[in-house]
Amino acid sequence: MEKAFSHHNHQKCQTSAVAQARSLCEKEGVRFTKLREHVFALIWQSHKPITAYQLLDQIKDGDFSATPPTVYRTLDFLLEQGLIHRINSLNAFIGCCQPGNRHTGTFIICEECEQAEEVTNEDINKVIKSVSAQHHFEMKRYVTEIYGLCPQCQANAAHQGASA
Amino acid sequence: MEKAFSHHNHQKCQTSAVAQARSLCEKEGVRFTKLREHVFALIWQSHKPITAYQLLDQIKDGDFSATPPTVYRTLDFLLEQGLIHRINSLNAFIGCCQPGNRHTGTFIICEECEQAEEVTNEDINKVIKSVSAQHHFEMKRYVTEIYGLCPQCQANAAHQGASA
DNA sequence: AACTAAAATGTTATAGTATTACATTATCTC
DNA sequence: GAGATAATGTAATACTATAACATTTTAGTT
Repeated sequence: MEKAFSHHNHQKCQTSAVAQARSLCEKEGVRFTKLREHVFALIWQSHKPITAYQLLDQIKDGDFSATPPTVYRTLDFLLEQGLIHRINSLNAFIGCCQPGNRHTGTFIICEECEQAEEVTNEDINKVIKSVSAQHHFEMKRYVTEIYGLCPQCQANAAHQGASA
Repeated sequence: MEKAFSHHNHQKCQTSAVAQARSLCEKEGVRFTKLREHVFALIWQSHKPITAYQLLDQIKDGDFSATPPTVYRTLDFLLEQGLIHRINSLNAFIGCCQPGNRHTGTFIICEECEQAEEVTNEDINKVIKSVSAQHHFEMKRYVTEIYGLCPQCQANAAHQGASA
């Protein structure tokens, strides 16, 4: 699959994410049921984090029973398997770009188009570990959420400003 | 005021936080009303982030009308003035240790005692900025929440393990 | 195929977090 | 004190998440 802020064929991006998730679940010996696959595919319909209740509305359109526990249970499973992440500041969920490689997350989130991209950077890890050590704090996990404007929205804003 | 994970006289810590907030509000020309002061003091009653509804329950014990808008409006004011922070992963609020110096936050949060401490570190800023730049992302603000064990709780756990 | 244990899903109710909209009161400026 | 603005009061509702228990599906065994 591809990164949010790079042009790509999203149909293929989504399909490949689903295929990879299926394969990882097989490897782990856990079930990638119809419901789980459906929810996972819905999450991957775009690179915009989606809330549990938005998912719920979409599930209702399909063949599945749809109440909050349905979706929260499925989200819990996907989170446990490291297939998705939760963006705390948005109460929303997004597909993981490096599943199978359990990690703690850093996200860049565009305030304009609302898309989010997971970034991997060893320097962030190092700094967080170093800061924790300085405070004699035993770090277990962390999350970093970076807000701002993605390249496309910066360009749009500039164009907007120029033409206005 | 003092840091969460350092032994200190918390009564003094709270009092000085309130005094500093009052002085900053005067400087900004905004009103530090009875209600705002009361809520701010409640937030500073400990270094444990507190939720809006926990505050609400405590406000009810006092002289103020107490409904959700009361507390959320007050929290919004305190957030805008940079006097408190919101910990997204906890839906909870905590006093700011460097008010007046508008900044974006990094927190270390103990999973055991649930206290949180705001940390200031220029390296984190640098790395976040650098990562944003690498992705051609225009960073506006960020938040980092680090989970783990504070020094005291590490010591308690070790002692627990030894005696068990 | 039938049996069983475990996992997954269905269903109802409720808890916890936050906002909207409008009324009233307090404060500031003139 | 009148008028404008800011702050607070009040009622209703929207959004997010979990608990508890019933039923169905699946995988492994007989």
